[in-house]
Amino acid sequence: MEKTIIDLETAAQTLKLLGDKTRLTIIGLISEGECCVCEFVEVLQMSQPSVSQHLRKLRDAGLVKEKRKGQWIYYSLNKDHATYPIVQQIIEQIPDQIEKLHALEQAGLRIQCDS
Amino acid sequence: MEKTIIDLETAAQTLKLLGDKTRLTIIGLISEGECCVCEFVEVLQMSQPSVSQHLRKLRDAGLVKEKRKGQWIYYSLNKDHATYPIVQQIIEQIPDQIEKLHALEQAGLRIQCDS
DNA sequence: TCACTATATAAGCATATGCTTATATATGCA
DNA sequence: TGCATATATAAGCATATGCTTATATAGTGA
Repeated sequence: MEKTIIDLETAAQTLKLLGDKTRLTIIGLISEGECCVCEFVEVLQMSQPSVSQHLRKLRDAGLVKEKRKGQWIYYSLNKDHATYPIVQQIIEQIPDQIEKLHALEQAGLRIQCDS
Repeated sequence: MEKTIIDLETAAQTLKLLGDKTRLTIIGLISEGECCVCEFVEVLQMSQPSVSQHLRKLRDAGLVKEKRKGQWIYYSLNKDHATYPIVQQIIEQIPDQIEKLHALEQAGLRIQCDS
């Protein structure tokens, strides 16, 4: 029950970022844990540069954070960010995206990056 | 405590619409009741066509509904729409926009359209 | 050091967006 | 009917957005 009030301009910018199917899916995918870029590429069925560009927007806005693990870079939600309450509420109202990762896993396609 | 799950594509489209400062303010303004177009024009300090175009997008998406009263057209939240739970959560997390209407009223500027 | 993998960035381009100005439509009233 | 007001729509234009292809950067392991 978050009652944080977020500056209208900041809120609009956040919603704009989430108002894109690709980015909203990304947020859904990391809602319960980090993912590396190659996983996004697989799940989203998009080119790697395109995915990277979306991730950059999310990172620049502070919505996600990255962590390098060797050759892979993992992205996760930035729960410390001012707009996290908004993000959290939205996640609760969209379908579970994590299933898509499971599906990938079962198809044996997940984790070229053996996390 | 809305637990409605909204289709990802629909959610993204809704968030995109709300991801604009003007439209988010409009939604905030009508969060507790209807407003007519001339009020939006005053509060937002924007041209009438520009306001109309934003209202049209919100209406086309079903987020708001309109009601004509004589020469004026009043807009209000469409609480029956599937995405209303999302809208509602967002309204709770942005600053009160209604004050802006009060300010206008006190400045004697409100209601050329004597509602 | 060299090749290979993972990721980021840059440049180019087509489409989307949001404003402006001009005009159309609808209502109210003399 | 005719004019004023409120609102919508259309056309034009500048900027933003999201993709593509090409290339740069960084880590890994031989």
